[in-house]
Amino acid sequence: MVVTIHDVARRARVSIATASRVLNGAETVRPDLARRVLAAITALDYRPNRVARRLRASTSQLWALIVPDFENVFFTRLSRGLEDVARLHDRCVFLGSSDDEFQKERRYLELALAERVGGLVIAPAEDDTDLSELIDAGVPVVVVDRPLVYNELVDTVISDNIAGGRLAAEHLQSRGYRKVACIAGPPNPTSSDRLRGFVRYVETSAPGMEVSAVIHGDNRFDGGYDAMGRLLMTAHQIDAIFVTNNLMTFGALKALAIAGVRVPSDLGVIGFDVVEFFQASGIAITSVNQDSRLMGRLAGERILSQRRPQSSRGQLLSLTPQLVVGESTPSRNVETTRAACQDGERTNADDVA
Amino acid sequence: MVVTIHDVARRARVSIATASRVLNGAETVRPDLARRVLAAITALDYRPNRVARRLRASTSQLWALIVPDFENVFFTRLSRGLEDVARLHDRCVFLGSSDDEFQKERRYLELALAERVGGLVIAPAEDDTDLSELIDAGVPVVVVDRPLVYNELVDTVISDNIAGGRLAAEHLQSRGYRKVACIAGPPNPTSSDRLRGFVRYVETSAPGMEVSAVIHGDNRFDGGYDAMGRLLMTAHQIDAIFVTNNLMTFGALKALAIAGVRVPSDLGVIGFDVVEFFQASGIAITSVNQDSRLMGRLAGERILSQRRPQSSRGQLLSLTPQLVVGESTPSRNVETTRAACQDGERTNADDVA
DNA sequence: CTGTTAGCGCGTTCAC
DNA sequence: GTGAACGCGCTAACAG
Repeated sequence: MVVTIHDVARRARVSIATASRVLNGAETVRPDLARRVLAAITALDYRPNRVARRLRASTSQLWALIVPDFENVFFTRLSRGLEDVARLHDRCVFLGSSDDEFQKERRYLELALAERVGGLVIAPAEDDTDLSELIDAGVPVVVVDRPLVYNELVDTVISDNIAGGRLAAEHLQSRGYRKVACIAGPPNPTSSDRLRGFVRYVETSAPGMEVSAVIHGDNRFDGGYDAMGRLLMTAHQIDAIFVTNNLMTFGALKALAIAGVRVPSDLGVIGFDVVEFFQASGIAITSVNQDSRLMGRLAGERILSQRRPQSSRGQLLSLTPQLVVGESTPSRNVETTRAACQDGERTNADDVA
Repeated sequence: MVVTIHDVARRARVSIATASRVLNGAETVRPDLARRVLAAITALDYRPNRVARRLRASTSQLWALIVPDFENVFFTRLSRGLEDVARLHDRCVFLGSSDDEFQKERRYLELALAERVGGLVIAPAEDDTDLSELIDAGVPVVVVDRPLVYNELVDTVISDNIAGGRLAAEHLQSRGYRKVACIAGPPNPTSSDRLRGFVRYVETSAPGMEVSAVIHGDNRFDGGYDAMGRLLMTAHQIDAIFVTNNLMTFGALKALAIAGVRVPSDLGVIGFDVVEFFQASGIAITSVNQDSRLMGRLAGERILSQRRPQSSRGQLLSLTPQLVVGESTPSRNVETTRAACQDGERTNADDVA
């Protein structure tokens, strides 16, 4: 029924060993025999059975990718990046969504083990997720998005979230905003770093600027919506807001729209990971963005390089996020021309360095 | 190093055959032996090698999912649905993005074959994609989103896109819109059906209503943007527009915003698959939506049921899309209260049945 | 340079 | 009811 290396060998009138050698590109085969084998391969339309191959040579061509939620565009792009390098090297990637649930994550880790995967990329649900079994089994492991507490034996690819927060603060400063607030995520390293980078810059390097309020949300749409609502109750003086996550940014915008606060004339807004196709309705939102596809690619390349005998593990790759300027943070400086034709609620800008 | 069924058997002082029987739930094992085997399994923390198992019993626990673009939320949700049922049945799913390119799709199909997958779910790049190799190899195949021309040997799970188009037309009619336009996608079955359902309803069942213009785009943001631009040049009389795809809906909205056309006061808008987290900035867009997660689940269940000896293939599952009413299509009828406070460009509603 | 042979880990006939 | 032995398809030793 299905054609095996045996059939190829017989048709080429060689042994299966020779056929195997040709398949694996060994140089030590007589050219005419090699040609016969290749002819048989195309004639029979033979494709090697990767399952058998994997069983034999424990090095697997199947990778696993475990993330909290593939519906989040950050992770889908990351997966595309990983897929890019996997395809180039003839690997395939199987997917697991953990929904940030310990149980599901565990389940997929066991599956990965049972499948004898040749590599694992994971955005761990907890910062102490136990990866030791995979690591002990010699599987290359790369942690993305969120660093692990114990990370000597894995490679890590993350964003410099502190720099991301600072970038947002710098931008708001340069555009002349003074009283700013922040809607941050839950107290995990990723969110905390973004907040910390933001606040630290304002406090140390932005004279005359001030973080009037910080509110925490759940990184989801509703969390941003609620946080913005609370913010509107308390701090009326702010002229700009930094939201540390894409979905919360939209929640906040929704709340602002309902409250009748206009962006950017009444309030400047800067978000995080607000990718282009979110920018469709309404004005383009200024945002600090991660290149998640690149992160996926780098993760894949780390997997590949870990295979090499005792290459250095424990490597940390930290990418710097990029500022993408939209229409939600126009300049508030008096020098600029654009500021003139906005509505009347604007105040004059303070002196800027 | 890694524990095999051999180790289990030795520790339980039985043969590997007995150990295997226990693992596979055979009834014909003496209880005390079975208990010893189970004890050994937990003691050694044994996990069966799925690779070896797959090689032996050709029935595979690995599925493949091939879609054009995993970044499209429609497909990510579909994949979550498939994953839901895969996890429940201890399968895993590997992913391939074809980018609608014939070559990439072909490549992933070969990979699926070489991996001896136990099932394939595919949104084919072409309507005549050749799946015969997989089918001949006995792999259950389910086609989603876009039907195949030759579909006797596969199951198909799609949306009733004609009904989706009709739904949009009915809604616009019931809200009192009269002169409507449509931005449709490229001339593939999915897009054509949505357009056809829309136009047909207007022409046959909506007296006084008229499709003033139809423009085709590329299903991407820019396509919607350009199409809306052209539409604004030509047809000034329309009071609502139907866009047959989510990304184009946003492109159109962007063009409208730039042109100073306000939604919904100047123009009603209804889209397709505009999911909730797109609804964040600006007003909520009325939309005809598919339940893509459900489609993924159904696809997975078809895979499972195809395994059963000579179950009926060629089955077609057609889901009806749902209307989600937002704020972009308020009623234009004089009877309603809301119509009163809109700006002056409105005309009085015609008589409605 | 080539062919024969031994497993990789598991499920499954066969005898017992 | 149980165990020994074979083979799934392939690669990597080893002889020749």
